[in-house]
Amino acid sequence: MTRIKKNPSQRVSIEDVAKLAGVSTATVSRVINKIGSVRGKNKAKVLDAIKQLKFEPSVFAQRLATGRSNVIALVIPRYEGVFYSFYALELIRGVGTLCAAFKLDLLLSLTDVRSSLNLRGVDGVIFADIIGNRHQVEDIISKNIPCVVINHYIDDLNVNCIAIDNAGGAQEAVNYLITLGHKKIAHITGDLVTQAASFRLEGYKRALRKNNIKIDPRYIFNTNYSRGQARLAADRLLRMSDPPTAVFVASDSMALEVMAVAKEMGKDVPRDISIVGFDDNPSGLYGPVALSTVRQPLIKMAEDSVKELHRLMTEKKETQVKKIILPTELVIRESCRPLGSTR
Amino acid sequence: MTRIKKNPSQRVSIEDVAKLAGVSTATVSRVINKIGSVRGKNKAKVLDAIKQLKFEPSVFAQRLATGRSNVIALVIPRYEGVFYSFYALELIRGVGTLCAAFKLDLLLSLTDVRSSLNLRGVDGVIFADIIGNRHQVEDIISKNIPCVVINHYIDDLNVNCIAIDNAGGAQEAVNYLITLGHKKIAHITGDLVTQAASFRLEGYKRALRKNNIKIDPRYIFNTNYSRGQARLAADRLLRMSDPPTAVFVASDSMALEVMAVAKEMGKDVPRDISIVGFDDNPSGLYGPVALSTVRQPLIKMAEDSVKELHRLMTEKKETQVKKIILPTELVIRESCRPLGSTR
DNA sequence: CTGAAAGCGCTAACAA
DNA sequence: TTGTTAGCGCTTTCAG
Repeated sequence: MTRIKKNPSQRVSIEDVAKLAGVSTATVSRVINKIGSVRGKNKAKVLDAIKQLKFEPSVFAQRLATGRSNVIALVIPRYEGVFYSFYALELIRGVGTLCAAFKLDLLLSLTDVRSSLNLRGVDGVIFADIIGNRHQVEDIISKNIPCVVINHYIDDLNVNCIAIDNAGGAQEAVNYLITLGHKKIAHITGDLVTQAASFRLEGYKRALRKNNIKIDPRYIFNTNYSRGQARLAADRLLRMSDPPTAVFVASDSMALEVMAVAKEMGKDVPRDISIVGFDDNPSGLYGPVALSTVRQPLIKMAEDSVKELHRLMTEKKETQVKKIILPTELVIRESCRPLGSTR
Repeated sequence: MTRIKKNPSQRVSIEDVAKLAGVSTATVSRVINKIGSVRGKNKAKVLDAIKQLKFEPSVFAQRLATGRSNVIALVIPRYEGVFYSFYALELIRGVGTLCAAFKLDLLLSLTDVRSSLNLRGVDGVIFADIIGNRHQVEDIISKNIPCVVINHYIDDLNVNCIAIDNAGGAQEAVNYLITLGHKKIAHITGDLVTQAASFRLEGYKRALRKNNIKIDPRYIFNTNYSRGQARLAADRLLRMSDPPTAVFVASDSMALEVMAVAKEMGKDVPRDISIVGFDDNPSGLYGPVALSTVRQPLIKMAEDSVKELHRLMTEKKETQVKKIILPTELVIRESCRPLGSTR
């Protein structure tokens, strides 16, 4: 049974190149991959043939033959508001930039938490956040595919992770408020299903505790990071009979919403209430008053994750798993005032 | 020469499954791909074997054998400020969501304009914006790879495109300003290398022309979409001896910067100057005064592009190329006032 | 330094 | 309905 070429797309193959250059496919392969040594003359002929034929090696054939793909996946769990979160784009930006630098292809997976994601054929994966999709990570680990988890500190899994010091950052923010003389400090949380949000809550509590301020549950408002829920929380908070004098909000975009609500109710920031956000979202600069916030090194985290993954993918030797926590930085602007002063 | 399996990763292959199930690889392939007919009994045995062996077909082998990959690429040219542009994430969101729905893998390519992008092995591509990378589009077209261009209207290339009515939107915005009685209307452009920016400028001019208002070049400020340049422009604009009473800004984030500068200079918006932006970026809601703007259907554009691409990839018959322009919508909020009134 | 040829794992045409 | 087997296009070992 003889078969005609299946592929009618006139794809030029390595064989065509070899023929035109008058060498074997092996030699062509060598010059393509810059492996082994090829006589200058032959090399030139091959290069020439490649150019003439506009040859481009088939990635599939390469991948099938080598078992390597040079593709990494960035898995971002989809949850309400992740797309309004500033955070996602920063991550994509950081990861995307370094992928280009390392000549890695980037597969973007905006997964549903429960979906069993399709990561077949990927050489490595970066998990951004683990919310309910821990099984995906375990799956990848069990398959021995290099991976690194970012924005989530995992202790009980043998995996590299790079996280942000959310608890520390939150604590510093609240400490700052306390230093200004505030005692009645509220907290609007993010979605506590994310580690970032729950650690920020933890940092908030820790700061209070260390300063012997009682934690008042009425001052803690849970949200899902959305502006809508922030608005609700702000509304309730500002109408309390014994309202807080300051509030630490788990994201800048929510903090801006709080500011907006305050304004609508005729309250002044920071005179009537001091606000600290989290993210260092540029939008924070353009409100009626510049937002004080906690800056987190998102880009660095993203970039480091690619570097680390790349190392994992190229270095053969098993290295100790690294758990890294990146520090945050308090950015003081205009949204807080010392209690008792008139600013 | 006998060779041991190269792949030490104990990959289980279709052959292993066939053996365990007591059928041929062809039959296994049939049940995997739900193609042809397989006796119920055999099907069950195969499914069982697959489960037992935890078999996952190699995408590379599949792709090599079929010539299809089910991967599409989203190409976003990298230019200053694209990442602060609100626009990029919206696109990624829209495209990402629909890719999941269509079970397509999404390759994200944040390309340098001059780089010859690596799109080998991709079944289709969506180009977001064409700025200097027109050759990439031509390249893909010449290879007969389905593609659609979004956010850029191309007339002279036989390619589907979905764009936004930037000129129309701009014109409507400026018309609105004129309706309010403004005559001295400035424009802060985006990066004119992008079609969006240049068409917005065009719309601005057209509105003026149609209303017999002279176009004053001193009132047109070119920027690259960045906040920094917006600031510079705003500063010059507001200090003019004969300052405009209104300004149409090519993006909301720049409009917010203009607002900020005005405020710093002790000017009030909209009392001293009216501002209209473009994008309907949520941030526009949280300034000292809510920003009037032009809403563009980014998500729809992104989603439609995937639908269209998918159609191109699946339907065999050549269809007429479609050129679509999506309408914008003027969103009136609080940043403009009728001239002569006191708001 | 070079070439022959055996895979890589799967699909699909063809025969049965 | 099922099995056989020739590719898909490349890499890589081994012999020369």
